Amino acid sequence: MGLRIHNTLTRQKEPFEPLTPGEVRMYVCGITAYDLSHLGHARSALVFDVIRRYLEFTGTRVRFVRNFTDVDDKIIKRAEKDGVSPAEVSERYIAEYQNDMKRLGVLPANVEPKATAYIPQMIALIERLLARGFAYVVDGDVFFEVRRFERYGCLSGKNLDELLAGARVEVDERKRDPRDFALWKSAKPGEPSWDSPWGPGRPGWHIECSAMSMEHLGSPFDIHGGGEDLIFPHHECEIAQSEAATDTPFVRYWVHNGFVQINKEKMSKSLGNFFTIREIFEKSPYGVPVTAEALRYFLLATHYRSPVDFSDDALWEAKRALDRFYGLFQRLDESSGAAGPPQRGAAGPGDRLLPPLLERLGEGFRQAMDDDFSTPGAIAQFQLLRGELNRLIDAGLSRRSGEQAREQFRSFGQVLGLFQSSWREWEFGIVHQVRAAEAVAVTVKVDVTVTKNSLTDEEIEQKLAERNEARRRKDFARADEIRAELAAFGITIEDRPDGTSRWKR
RNA sequence: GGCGGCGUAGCCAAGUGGCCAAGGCAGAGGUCUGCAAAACCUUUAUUCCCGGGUUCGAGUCCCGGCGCCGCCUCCA
Repeated sequence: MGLRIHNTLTRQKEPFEPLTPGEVRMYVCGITAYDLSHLGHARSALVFDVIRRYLEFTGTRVRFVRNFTDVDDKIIKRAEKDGVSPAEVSERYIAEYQNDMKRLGVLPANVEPKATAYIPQMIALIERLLARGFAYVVDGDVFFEVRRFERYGCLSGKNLDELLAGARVEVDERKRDPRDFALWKSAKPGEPSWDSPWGPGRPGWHIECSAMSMEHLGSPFDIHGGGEDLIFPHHECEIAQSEAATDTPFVRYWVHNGFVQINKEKMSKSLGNFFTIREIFEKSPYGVPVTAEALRYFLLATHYRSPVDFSDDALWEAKRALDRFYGLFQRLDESSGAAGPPQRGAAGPGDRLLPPLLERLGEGFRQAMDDDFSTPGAIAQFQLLRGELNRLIDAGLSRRSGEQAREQFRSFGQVLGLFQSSWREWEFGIVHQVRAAEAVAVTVKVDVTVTKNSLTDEEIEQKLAERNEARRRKDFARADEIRAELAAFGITIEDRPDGTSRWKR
C-alpha cells in the first residue's frame, strides 16, 4: 500500500499519485514577516518539513517552495510604528524566522521566494484575468469577480449565497459584489508601490502565492499546504485566480495543518495567548538541541490535522520521553563495550532476535507515515522498539547488534528530525543556570534544585571516585553524603552492577 | 445564522466494521540494588459523550441530542 494523503478538496484520504512519478512539487504558505513567529508557525513549518523529508526518504525528488509575504498592511503598519521602512521590517522578521527554523531543525525550502520579487509575474497574471473577463478595474484597484468563477467555494465547502448571508466584511461600494477580492491595490501616499498598467500600487495578498507557485512549479502541481485558517479565503481565492487565468487545475492535493492551542483555544495574536518560538528557547532550562528535539517530539506526537494543546506539562512529557530513548542509546552503547567496561560485548541471545525487530520497525514506520503522515503512529513504533531493545539488552546483545539498532533509530528518526544527537550530547545539552523566578512566561519544570554554579566534569569524576572508594569500604554513609552533594548540583548518579557509576546532569 | 471538525482510561494520544480497543505519561505492586537510579515484569477503558438505527458484527457507517473548537475579517 502506498502513501495516502487527506485532501482538503475532497475531505478524504486519497492515494497519492504525483503528476510525474518519482517527483513531487509542493508549495507551502509561509509567513507574513511583520513580527516574531510563534509556536503555531513552528508547527506548520515542522509539519511540512516532515512531509517533505518523508517523501525524500521514500526516494521521491521534492521541489519544495515556501514563500515570504513581504508587502502587506500589517508590515506597513509595523514600519510606521517602528519608524523604519517596510522593507526593513520584512527583512528583519524574515531573518528572525530563518533563525528560528534553524534552531528547530526545519530544513530550508529549495526556493524561498519573496513576494516583492515577483511583481511582474503578478501583473501578468492580473492582466490575463482582466483579458478573460474575470476581473475589473476601479480607480487603480483591480478586483476579482467571484461570480464569474463558478467553482468558487469548492475548497472551503461554501456556496456564494451562504457567504453573502454571513458576510461580515465592510463593503467597499466600488466592488460589483461584496465578495470580490483585491488583486491589486492602488498606492496610498507613503506606501511602497510598483508601477502597473493601472497606476502605482501593490499586489493583493492572494495573487502572490498564485504567481510564485506557478512560476516555480508550473500548473498544476502536486501539493499545496498551509494552516487550516488559510483555507478560506486565501486558498479559495488562489484556486479561483489561478484556474480562471490558466484554465487548468491549479493543485492536486491540498494539505492543511491544525492549530496549536492553549487551553483548547487557538493560539493567536488577537487572543494574546501565544508563545514565540524564541521565547520558548530562551525560557527553556535546556540547550538548543534538547529544546528543539523536545519541541519537535511534542508537536509530532499529535497528528498534523488535529489540534495540539501546548502546556509546560506537555513539553515536559516530551522531554521525558526523549530521555528514555537516549537512555536506551546509552545502554546500547555500553552493551557494545564502546563506553565503560565491556559487560555484554560478546554475542548474546538477543542478537538472533534483533533483525526481525528492526524489520518490523521499518514496516511499522512506513505504514504509519503512509497513512496520511501519521507521526504519532511512527513514534509509537519507536516506543515499541525501545521496550523490545531494552529487553534484548538484558538478555545480552553484541556490540555489532547494538550499533545496528542505534543506526536504525538514526535513519528512521531522521525523517522526524529525532534521535540525531549522541546520548552524550543529549545529556550535556541540558544546561542548568540560575534563572530569575519572575517574569517567566514559559516555565519548564526541572526536577533538581538549581544552584549557582555547575561542577566541571573533572570535579564530578573525582567525587564519583571518592564515592566508589567509600562504597568498597562499605562506608555507605559517606557514599550517600557524596550522592547528596552532587544532587545539590543537579547531578544524578546511577550505579552499574560492576561497582562503577555513571552520572547525568 | 451558515459551513466544517472534534468528544477514546487520571492525563496525552492512535485506532482502514470483525483476533484480548496501539503507544506514552502519571499511579500501584514486584525483580534487581547496601540504599537508589535506570531497566525489566505485572497492573490501569466488559468499553469508546448520550439516545436511537443499519449490520451476523460499530469506537469505526446513518439519524437525533449534548458539549467543546475552528472558519465565515488579518491569521500557520
